[in-house]
Amino acid sequence: MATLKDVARLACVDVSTVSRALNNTSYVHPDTKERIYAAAQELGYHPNVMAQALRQGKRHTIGVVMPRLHMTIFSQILQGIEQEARNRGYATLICVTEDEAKAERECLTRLRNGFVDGLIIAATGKNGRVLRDIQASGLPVVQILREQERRLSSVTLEFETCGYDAVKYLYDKGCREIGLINGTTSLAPYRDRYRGYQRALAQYGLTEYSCACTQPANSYEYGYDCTNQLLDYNPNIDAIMAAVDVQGLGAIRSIVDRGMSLEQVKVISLTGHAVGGMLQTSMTSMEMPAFDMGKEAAGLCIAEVEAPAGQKPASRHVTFSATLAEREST
Amino acid sequence: MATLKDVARLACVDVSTVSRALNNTSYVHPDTKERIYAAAQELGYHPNVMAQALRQGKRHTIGVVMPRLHMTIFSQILQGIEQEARNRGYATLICVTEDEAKAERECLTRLRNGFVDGLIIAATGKNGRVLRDIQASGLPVVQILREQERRLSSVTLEFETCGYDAVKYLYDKGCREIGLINGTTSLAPYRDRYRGYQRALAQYGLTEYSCACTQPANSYEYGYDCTNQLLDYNPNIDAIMAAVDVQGLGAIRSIVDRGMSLEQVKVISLTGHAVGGMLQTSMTSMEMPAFDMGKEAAGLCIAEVEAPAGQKPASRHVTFSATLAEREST
DNA sequence: CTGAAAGCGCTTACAG
DNA sequence: CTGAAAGCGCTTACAG
Repeated sequence: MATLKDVARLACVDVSTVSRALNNTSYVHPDTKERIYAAAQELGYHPNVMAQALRQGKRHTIGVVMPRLHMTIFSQILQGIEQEARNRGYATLICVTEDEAKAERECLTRLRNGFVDGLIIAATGKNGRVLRDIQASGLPVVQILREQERRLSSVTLEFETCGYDAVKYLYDKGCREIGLINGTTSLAPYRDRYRGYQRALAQYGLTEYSCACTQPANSYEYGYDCTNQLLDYNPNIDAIMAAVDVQGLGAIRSIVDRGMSLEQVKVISLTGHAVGGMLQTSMTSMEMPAFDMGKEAAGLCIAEVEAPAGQKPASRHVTFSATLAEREST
Repeated sequence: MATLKDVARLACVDVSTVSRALNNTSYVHPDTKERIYAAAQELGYHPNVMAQALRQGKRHTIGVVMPRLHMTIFSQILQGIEQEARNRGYATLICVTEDEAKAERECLTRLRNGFVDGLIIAATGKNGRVLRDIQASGLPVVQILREQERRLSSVTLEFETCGYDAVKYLYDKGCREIGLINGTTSLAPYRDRYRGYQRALAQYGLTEYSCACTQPANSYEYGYDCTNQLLDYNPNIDAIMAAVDVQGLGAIRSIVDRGMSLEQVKVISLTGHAVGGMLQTSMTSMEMPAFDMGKEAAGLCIAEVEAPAGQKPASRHVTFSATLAEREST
């Protein structure tokens, strides 16, 4: 790889002049400039980003930490982050934790060591202290989807409203025995959806039928098993709310396997991301603007990164709303 | 952030000694070592990776360039890459191109500028020259899934066999009018699947019914539209082969919308990745070991990165096989 | 066993 | 308008 020095030698000027010419950072005589451009061209010169980064104290890279990507909303969020970051001149580093505290801690330790300028995370909730430390050390942290630490910026969804609205919607459709498939309430989204569900039940005088666990709940199998459990417990259940899409797929399958129809038991997903509309019987869902949320998170993160050293902005919290996409399963 | 110098000052030794102690790179007196560790601990010292990278000429980062992530096999491959890379001490940088040549070129230009030690790419096929340039400049490039350049290493699937085997399987099931939904044959996977399909048709004396295009074909809508087209053209089609899962979802939906059943028109996906098993009527597919392919690609890439300067290994080509997962749609 | 020095490739005041 | 010099934070021969 050609370096600045090589270009300088070929163009018969000092490296500093080359740097200025190439970066347009101060006036350089047109003739000199031309010679420099030609030399750079000839040598196929590309500046070494590491050296720039070291010198300028900025890496122009943000780190993203997520539990998983495949078949989840996170892959879409990541695409949003990546696009926005790239448009603004930043690269995106990705780490996958499988929601394990240990893996997450490892990722965080590595990322804070000068790898990135800022961090976007959908955390396990088990490394809160590390996250606060990182933020305190000057590396901005933005929480996506899961707002576990109020002191850190976040981009989230109105999960409580989501849960509430889904019940209301189903109630208006005539459902009176509404089951909820959820995940661990130690994570904000599950907790808030649950609260919204309960608030609506109270208001309509309905009984709670819910299924939660502390295990990884983000799966088809979990949705399938929970639905079986709910229907075993109360065969009159006439609607199932699934926290995420894959659980909804499991619920639909369970209903079909039991020889029932989706007319008898309606299904709605509380965080839709595209798959709902692609099914044999398409699934109603509260659709989440995942891509835009990713872009927003990247924007917030970069804004904090680029804020002048003295005046780091206070943490900001952006909340998006889900929109009901009514389909055939309800 | 504390630097080496800070630690050195606190421990009353030279920075070089601190470096040696912390990296265990030469003998340091136990007492000194202890003082250094204590100082590093107290200051919360973390080495600056950029400086290390600049000095050592290695970034310990690999770049990944993919067309998209959401609802595709690529998100799973990426997870495989990321896990293997992390286990081996590498970070993973991700770029999404949406299969646009221009976006891809931008990504490549940035990545080659010292951002990464090696590259894994599922290319558009339109920047072959740039890729060869990059490889020639000393940055290893590994192609994943799409082997567009024979001179670059690759990790792929036996797509030809996939296409052939699917026809054979359907033929044995009694199907005689087999349609194929494919994508642009300028990409190796589509081309090879098509060849396998044709080879089998020739062998069994069947007629070709195929749908291909140069537009982005990787979608539900495309699968839906193609199926309609195929069935309009020949209502006796009794099986549809879809290149990818989302096309298969579209095919199923089209069949259902036409008031037909999956008994009449069987559906198989040629690159399954989990979703097939989660459906109301589960979809048969040739399942691809995506996660392992990702790990393999990361392994190949890192091996090339770490090969001694003089003896860069020749390009390697690893081919995986798909396994038939028989489900209800056939 | 440890220090002093050079250097990775760049940028940026400071002179002139 | 351009050069010489310092320095980002580290590692690594070279002495001693």
